[in-house]
Order: sequence, then C-alpha cells, then structure tokens
Amino acid sequence: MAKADPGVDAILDQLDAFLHTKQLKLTSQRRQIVDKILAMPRHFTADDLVDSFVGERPRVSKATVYRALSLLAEGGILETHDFGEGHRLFELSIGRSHHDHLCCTKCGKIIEFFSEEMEVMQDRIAEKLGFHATSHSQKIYGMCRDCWRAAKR
Amino acid sequence: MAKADPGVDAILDQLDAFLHTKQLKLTSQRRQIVDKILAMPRHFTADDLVDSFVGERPRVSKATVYRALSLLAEGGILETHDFGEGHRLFELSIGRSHHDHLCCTKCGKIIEFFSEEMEVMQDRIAEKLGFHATSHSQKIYGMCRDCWRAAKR
DNA sequence: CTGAATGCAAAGTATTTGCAGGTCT
DNA sequence: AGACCTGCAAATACTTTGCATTCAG
Repeated sequence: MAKADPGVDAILDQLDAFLHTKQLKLTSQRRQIVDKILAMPRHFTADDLVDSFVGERPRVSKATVYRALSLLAEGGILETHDFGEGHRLFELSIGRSHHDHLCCTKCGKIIEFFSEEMEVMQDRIAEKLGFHATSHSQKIYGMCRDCWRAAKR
Repeated sequence: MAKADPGVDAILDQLDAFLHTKQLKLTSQRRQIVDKILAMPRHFTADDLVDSFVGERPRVSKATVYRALSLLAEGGILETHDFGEGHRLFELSIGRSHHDHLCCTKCGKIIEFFSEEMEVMQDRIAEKLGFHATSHSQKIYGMCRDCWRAAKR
C-alpha cells in the first residue's frame, strides 16, 4: 500500500542521502515510517504515528518511531513545531515551501500563511543584531473566524 | 529579603486584582513566589523556581509553584515560551514591553528584539485571514555572533 | 562480517492531580 | 464558617535509553 504516493521516492532519496552522510542505514522500518507519514494529516505527533502501526503486520515499535522522527528532522525532511500543547508536532517539509502559522486557541485549528515581506524583515533584524539566522518560527495566536463569531454573541 | 524590589507591589496589585475576578486568594505562598520570581533571571523554568525554595523556612511545594505559575500566566503577569527544549520558560511580562526572540542554537543564548513594522504586519496578516489575533510568538533560530565566528574557522 | 538498528521494558523528564488537613476573607 | 489552598505522594504524558537480538551494506 501507499505505493503510488506522490513524493515517496523523493523523500526516500533525500533520506538515503542523509543517512549515507552519517553512515546510517535505510532499514525497512524507516521506509515504512516514511510511508505512514505520507498518510498522516499535515501536522501529526509522534504518538499518532506510533498508533498508525497498531495491528500492522511488520509492526514498528514506539522507540523506533521516535528515533526515526529525530533523524528525519535532523535531515531536514521533517520540521518540528511546538504549539505549546505539551508535545511536538511534525510536518513534512519536503516539497512544501516555508510558511508560518496562525493557531486558534479555541478550536485548535491551524492556518498557514506566508509573507515574503515578513521573511525579508526577519533576515534584516537578525543581521542587524549580528545573528546568523538559519530558520525561524512564527505563530500568531487568537481565534479563527468561526470561534470568534461564536464567542461574540 | 526582597523587600525593596522594584515592581513587587505593582505585580502583587495586578495579581490580587486578577485573583479577585476569579474569587481566589492572595496567599503567603503566592506572595513568596512573586518575590522569588523577581530574583530569577529573565527566563526561568518551573523547576528553577522550585529549586529556589530548597532549604527555605516557609518552604513552598512543587505543586504550589506549578499551580501559581499557571495562574500568573493566565493573569497576564507571566508569559510562557517554548524554545523546544522540552520544558516551558517563563518570563515576567509586567513592566516590560512585548518583544520577540533570537535563539542561538549553539550556546542557547537568547536575544530579544522588537520591531513595530513586524507587529503591524502580523496584525494585517491575521486580519486578512479572518483571524482575531490576541498574541504572537516569533523566534528566529541561528547562531549568535560569537558562535558563528567560532564555527567558521 | 560488523556496525548499526530494532523491540521491549524500564527509566527519565516535566507537569498534573487526589486527598486530608490548614488558611484566608 | 466556608471556600479556597497547600503539601505530599502518586499519577500522567511524552520521550529517551539499556540491552540482547537481528539486519543492512
């Protein structure tokens, strides 16, 4: 299953390349994990991924999932987010352009956005402060349209 | 001790006001916690605060510290940050204007910055997406001047 | 073949909670 | 008096680790 998933090859290629640089191996479990990630919603937790293996034939253990997620993040295949809910969220970064997030504190909905102007401004600020920036994370918290409407009445 | 700390009264006032709105009480432990917070570095963890009570005469328990920190955050006296190290950092927000952070991924140093332009832009983005924004958090990760210099050679 | 990876369960962290007794207002 | 608070220890939630066995290159 998940044999024609768009991007699976590109991801495995990048993973393999990364693993080679660290003399690590592309195991069947790591392949399975990549497959599963493609079937996950945009943002998922380590536990979501672990759960997706319950009752599977070649089961992958929790420890392996956690270890793989760290590697994937280190290799730039996944990005991690912390929306302050006590656990990390992962998001596939390959084939997706950089973006930031609006988080509804009421219903938990997450909306993505991107602003070139903002990116430029961030670089300028970092530079001015003698900082060599490599990434950034920006979150705007509040209420989405629906929750706001519901709260106002 | 900590009797002439600048701001302690302002903070206790705001805390007391907040507690009243929720019919809660300003206990001696909560006062002690506020005192200790004033003696903490800019960013501190719940555990730092718990530790600051070891061997004190009227000791304050871990549970109480955690409960108080939640209240203080809820009342807008503290702000919480998550720099992805597995624990929350707290920061006094009273008497301090809003700001964002540059985080050095090498040495852990945190530099604050503020940009009016950026604030305006964030509001504009939220509005355009039908979002009622209440706060935001922006972090730029990278290397500070010193670490960058050390890494280049 | 050999170093790396896996599964399992146990160990850690960080934080929360139940409860009996103590304390503000 | 009565609602709220506290300390304690036990419970949670998430993540990491030790170790014997299995596997990829």
